Amino acid sequence: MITIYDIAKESGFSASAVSKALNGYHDISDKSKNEILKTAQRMGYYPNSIARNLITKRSSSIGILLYDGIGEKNKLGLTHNFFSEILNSFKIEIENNGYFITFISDKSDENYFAHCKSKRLDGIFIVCADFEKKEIQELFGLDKPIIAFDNRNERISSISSDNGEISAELIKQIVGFGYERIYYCLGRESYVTKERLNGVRGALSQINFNKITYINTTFCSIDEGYSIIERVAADNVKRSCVCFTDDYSALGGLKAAHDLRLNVPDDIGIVGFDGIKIGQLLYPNLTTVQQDSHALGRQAAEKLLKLIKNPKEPNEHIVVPSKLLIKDTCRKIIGRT
Amino acid sequence: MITIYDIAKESGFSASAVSKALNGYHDISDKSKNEILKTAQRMGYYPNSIARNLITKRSSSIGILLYDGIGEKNKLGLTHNFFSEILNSFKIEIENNGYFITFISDKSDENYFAHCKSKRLDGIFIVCADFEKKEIQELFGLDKPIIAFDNRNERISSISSDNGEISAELIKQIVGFGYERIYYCLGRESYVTKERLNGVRGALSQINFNKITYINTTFCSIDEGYSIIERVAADNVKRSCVCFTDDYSALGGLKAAHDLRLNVPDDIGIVGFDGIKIGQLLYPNLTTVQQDSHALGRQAAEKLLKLIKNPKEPNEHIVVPSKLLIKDTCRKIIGRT
DNA sequence: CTGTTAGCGCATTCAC
DNA sequence: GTGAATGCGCTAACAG
Repeated sequence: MITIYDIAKESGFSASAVSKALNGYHDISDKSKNEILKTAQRMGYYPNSIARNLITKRSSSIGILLYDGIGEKNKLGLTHNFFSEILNSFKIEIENNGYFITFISDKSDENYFAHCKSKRLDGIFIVCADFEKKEIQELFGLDKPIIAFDNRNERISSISSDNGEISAELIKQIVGFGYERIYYCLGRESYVTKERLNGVRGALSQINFNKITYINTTFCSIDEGYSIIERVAADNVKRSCVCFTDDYSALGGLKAAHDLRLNVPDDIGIVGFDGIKIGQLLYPNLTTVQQDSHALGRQAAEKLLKLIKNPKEPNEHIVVPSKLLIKDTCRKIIGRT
Repeated sequence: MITIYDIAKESGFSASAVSKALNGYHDISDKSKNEILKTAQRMGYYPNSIARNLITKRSSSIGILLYDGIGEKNKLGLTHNFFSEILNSFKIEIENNGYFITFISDKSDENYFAHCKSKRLDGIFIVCADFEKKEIQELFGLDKPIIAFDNRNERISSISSDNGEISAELIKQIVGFGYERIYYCLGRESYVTKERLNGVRGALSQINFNKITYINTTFCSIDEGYSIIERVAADNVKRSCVCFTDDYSALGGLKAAHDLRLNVPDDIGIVGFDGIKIGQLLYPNLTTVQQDSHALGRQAAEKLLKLIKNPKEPNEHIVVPSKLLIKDTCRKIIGRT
């Protein structure tokens, strides 16, 4: 392994001169600089970023926290297309700014906190996690910039879609379509769940509609969506609309509706959340809330980079607009009484 | 930041004793060890993995090379569910073994090679890349273990599905179903494309069938699949089957078939490749080749870990069995002449 | 079993 | 402009 000392010896300069040349410092003559760079090139030198990190106390690495989910069935972590898309945009933006992406794990060190400390990560993006857990909240005590998706906390920055507003808009639409009962799925206790619920309640009281049944769900799984529709179908209701917490469970529900030969969308409406591309690919197209995964990832990266570069940058909650995608699985009910 | 020297001073031991205690070495008494660990805990010590990496010359980090794709439209990188699923399994296995996942970027250092050198990565998993590119082949010259998905090269280890065998099996099935012409999409020039083509040709000559048209494609995109079906439909053929390079383009093709009111699967059969879960979620279910993404990721991790831990471990090409998923978009043609 | 010593490769004072 | 010296935090020899 070639070091700056090897280059120094070979080129006749000192190690510090080499270091200066390599890092583009100004207090070195162009002539010496070029000479040094040329020998570095010739000798096949690659800087040791570990040694550099040790002395600069920065790693140029951003930690990603992406919960893997319990077992194979739950669509969390990388296998959930929505989170993947956010992460993909985030990754591109981060890398274009000269930083690196690394996953935070709680397997090697005792926990996430220890891992972040140990690796001297420059910043953290929490894409998907159970924010109610002590292990996650503990992270907020790190002295490093953190931005979290779908959470809100004074101690860190955060980003999410306009869950409340869009949920209110959705409810009004559904009722306007002629549905007479709404089954509304609530995810785990969380910031997002609360926001959506607030939006829903606001809309309900505004339009004076109260035929709503709340269903508590756990994870975003196809299977869970399937069984929810089975349960709803057992009520033998007509003109009902089921709002799922995400597109995967909605697609699971759609599959159940198909298997049970339910009439979608007239007897039963199905609405997703997230707007993953695949929902628009096959028929019927999924009616859903389209979150702007690209903007979410990119803006999360931009904010985190600001926080890293400027210690005075304040924490902030960023809201990204989403939009309703009214397609085939929930739309104006036609005909039939 | 607490260091081992702080702990040493506080506990009255030497720094090396602290280091030994912290790393679970044997040449230290249990009594001293416990005492040291207790004060470390009390002082809120977190090891500096950077300093450790500097001296051990290992990073415990595995680099992931996952090509982002060109622009938003192409389903590559993290947004492609199939690659995400492989990476997810890989990640779980790697982390359970005390290693970390980090993405390789060609943005900060001049190129991938420089990045790997600079970061002192312990191993590399190439999930998705253009292996024809010099920049990728250059990586094979690293003195670090590498495993690549869907490529084969003497200098590294690799893993892929049984592309040739399954493609042969697929062709025989399609002809057996009664299709009279096959449109077979070929991806970019690559190991996989060659393997599949070999399998196809073998099958064709075996069953003495030659009504096949090859279509050259570029990337796995929904749009490309769509336009392929448009082109095929222009031929106004019946009883034709189109084999796509992956499920995304197949789903795009299926959408086109729907829009053009083509009769799937009787007039036109559509076959994907990969077996992403979403293909089985909506109707019609996609007929496809199901690659075992879980096994691919896990076995890639296992092999890479072996290569890292044992320098004598030989490079190897691992083949993971896949299977045909005969569903709705291509199956036995019934009725009609 | 324990402590002393010497670096890992680099960036950064501070003299010159 | 340049080079010698110092130390980031840690592990690994070695000597006791």
